[in-house]
Amino acid sequence: MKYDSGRIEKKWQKKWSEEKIYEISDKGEKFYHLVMFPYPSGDLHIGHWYNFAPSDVYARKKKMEGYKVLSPIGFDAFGLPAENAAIKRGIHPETWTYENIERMREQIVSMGPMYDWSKEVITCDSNYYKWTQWIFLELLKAGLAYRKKTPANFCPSCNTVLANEQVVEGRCERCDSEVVQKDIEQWLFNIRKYAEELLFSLKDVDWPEKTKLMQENWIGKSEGVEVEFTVEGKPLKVFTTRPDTLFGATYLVVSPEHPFLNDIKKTKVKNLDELEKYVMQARKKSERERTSEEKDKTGVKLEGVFAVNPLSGEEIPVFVGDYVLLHYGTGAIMAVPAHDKRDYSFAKKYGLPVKRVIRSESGLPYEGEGELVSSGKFTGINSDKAREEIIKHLKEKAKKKVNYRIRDWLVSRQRYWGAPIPIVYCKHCFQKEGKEGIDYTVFEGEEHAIVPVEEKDLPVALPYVEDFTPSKKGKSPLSRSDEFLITICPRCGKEARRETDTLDTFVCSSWYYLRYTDPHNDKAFADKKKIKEWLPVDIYIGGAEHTVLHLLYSRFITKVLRDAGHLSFSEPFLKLRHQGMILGPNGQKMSKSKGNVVDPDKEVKKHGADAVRMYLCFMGPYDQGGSWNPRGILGVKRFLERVWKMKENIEEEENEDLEKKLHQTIKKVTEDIDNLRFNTAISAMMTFLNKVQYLKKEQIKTLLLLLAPFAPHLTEEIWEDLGLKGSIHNEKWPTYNLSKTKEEKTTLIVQVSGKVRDKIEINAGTPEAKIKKLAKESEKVKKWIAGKKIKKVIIIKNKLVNIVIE
RNA sequence: GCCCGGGUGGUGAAACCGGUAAACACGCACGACUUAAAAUCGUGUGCCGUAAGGCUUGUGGGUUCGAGUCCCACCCCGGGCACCA
Repeated sequence: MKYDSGRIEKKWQKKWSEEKIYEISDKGEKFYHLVMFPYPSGDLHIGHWYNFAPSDVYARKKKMEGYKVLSPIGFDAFGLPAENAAIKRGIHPETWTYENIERMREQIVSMGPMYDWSKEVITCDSNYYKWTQWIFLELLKAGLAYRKKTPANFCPSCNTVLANEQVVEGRCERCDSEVVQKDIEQWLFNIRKYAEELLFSLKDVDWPEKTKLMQENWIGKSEGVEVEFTVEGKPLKVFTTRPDTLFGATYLVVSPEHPFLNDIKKTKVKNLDELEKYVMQARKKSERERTSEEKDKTGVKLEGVFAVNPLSGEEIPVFVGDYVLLHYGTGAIMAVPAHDKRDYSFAKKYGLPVKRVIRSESGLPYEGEGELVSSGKFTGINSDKAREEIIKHLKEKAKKKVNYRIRDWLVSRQRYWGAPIPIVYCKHCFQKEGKEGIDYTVFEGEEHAIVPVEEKDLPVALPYVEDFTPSKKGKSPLSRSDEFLITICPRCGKEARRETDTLDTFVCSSWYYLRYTDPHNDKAFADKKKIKEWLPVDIYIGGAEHTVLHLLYSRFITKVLRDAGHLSFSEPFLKLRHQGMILGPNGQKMSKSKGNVVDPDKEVKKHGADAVRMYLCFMGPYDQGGSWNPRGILGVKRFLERVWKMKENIEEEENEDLEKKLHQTIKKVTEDIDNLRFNTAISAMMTFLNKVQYLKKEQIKTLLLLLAPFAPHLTEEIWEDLGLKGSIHNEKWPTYNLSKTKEEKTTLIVQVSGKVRDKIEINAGTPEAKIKKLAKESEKVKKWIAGKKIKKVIIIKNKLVNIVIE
């Protein structure tokens, strides 16, 4: 019979689901295998396949090896794109989302993965976001969630604020619009408090070095010193990592928003008008504009104002410049133009003195370290030592300080399709309690007490509203629903207002891996025993684009929940691996406008899911991705056809050589899957089959077992055809006998002065003297060494001999 | 600018610890089967050369008996960060 992938795949998908063969067993060591859950964007695309199919191979092998494997799937269902798409199509985000989920579920099933659907999680289900809200309240309790009026990144197209991590080169991550700064009352999570731990516990996880490095850079730790200058009799602190260059400080620069300006402006500054104008201009500019003028720094000198260098006693001028950022360090710097290229370019522009204080051969600016010059009593000392001595000398005017680049996580979104923030604002409580002893905020222009919704009243349900379009003013659509907005204060029982912003979807996705262990629990986000049974995640597979978003947030939330006593581990994902990106056949990123999109449904129809799965595995290194070659899939398809035909080529004849090859193949496939080297695992099986005319039934069985994770449908069908009992996917992974993988004969490479001149078949373990003799006796070699003096002979056992001649 | 990856046949790629460069596959060529085509199977396939042989892993240099692999400099491609003091 012909190999009919369509018929076979439907048959087994149905059967597997009916017989629940992927239900998690209670035997064996636990293995939590996780893939990044998809966003229900419409149809499953080839990128999803590339995430799910090869990782499913990995999970299946683990299961066959006797682990009890949790391999769940779900949907990251809240978020801006659902709304944007719904608005475009004129349907409700909820309808759009659930319709997509239904379709994508079918498409996922068509891949033949071993997901246990009873564990499915959908973040926009109220039984899920109830716990997202609960986690918010946990953060609030721990003092890690706070409301603040702060300049925030606002996307004028999405009409909402965004987290720092969601702004890419000054543009909205989603829609690419230029982000503007806007002062709005916002909810933030204090991720900075965990900056140090987020940094140092990276050493405990097995992640790609690049990913760790990106997180490190994002957190951006820098150890330095706050040095106190005196400006017109008042202290002004600057942050520097190079106190050893203090003698080279020729001016100070403060950021335009620095509060110190308010004090000094009116009394001392002579060019007040110029200053005011500059500050106004700087405020108007977006961060993007300010940072894009990198090459051309601007500033205004505070005429009549001088700062005193605490170390040298020198009087130096003070500038306002927008290249100094308020939110980093102290918002003020000492400028050392000789040893900092930014200060150097500023100094050149404004004709300020440049004073070298570190000796070096190279020109200025010189940013390296070295021996101090022109630095008073510190002259002649080396940078590292000088730093310590200067700090000591300055006493309380210099304090060591660690700064982090990372900013707190802004979680409010002025959009409809998200989990409501479980907070109530109460005017009455504020009037009664006043500003002391109570958290209060400005809401709708008036002061209110901040009252958390009580746990028993969760979830705060997202109301079904007809008008969910975002407002241009950056106000949540929920504020238009009186039914939602007006509520009862949990504290005083009088009328109050609900928070109308929703939570960033990254809050939802920062804990879903916990929920998978116990998705239907309505007493807790997950049962403690279940969490202990499964977590942390043993391997997490997904794209690299989430490095500073989802992966960082998840680590943070894990640590918060640990400190609140809910978890007993510190890192959620012990091992992380990224899949690469699949490009269109033309080598470019797939996009509808370029017409190079590969539709997996069509490929499945044409070649079968098993072939598509395998081709994705075979294309190249998993973390590298590559362009889809429409002909490339034919290679694996031909291989599957040949496997299909093998069941007619059974012969029970001993073949020791073949048995050896088989054991080598088992070893190779086993090790390669472990290392996610799916491409070479497949080529090993191909190599094996290429050498084979007939197989014994036992050998076919072994081959099928090796192939089962890759081609679950085909192997199951042949398994049945061979009259074997049960599902192949409940069978044990084949083991190899190490002694059977060893060859008795090997090829000895004979080199003369490093060039290959002959190849000789020898027995493994041939002694060196014999090898030497064989090599010299070779006719081909004789030709090259005749009449030459042999300098030396190098022998690598079982492999190579190199006769070095003059 | 800084920090990471990566440059190997016509193409995707392979190569453990420095030891046969190009496994496996696509494509191509030829052959078998066929009235023919497709499919399938077989053979060949880095480059130059009839051959002997020579050359070949981005470029140039170095270490070594031996380098795709290690070291130095440079070029190109991809990704991240980008006034973070």
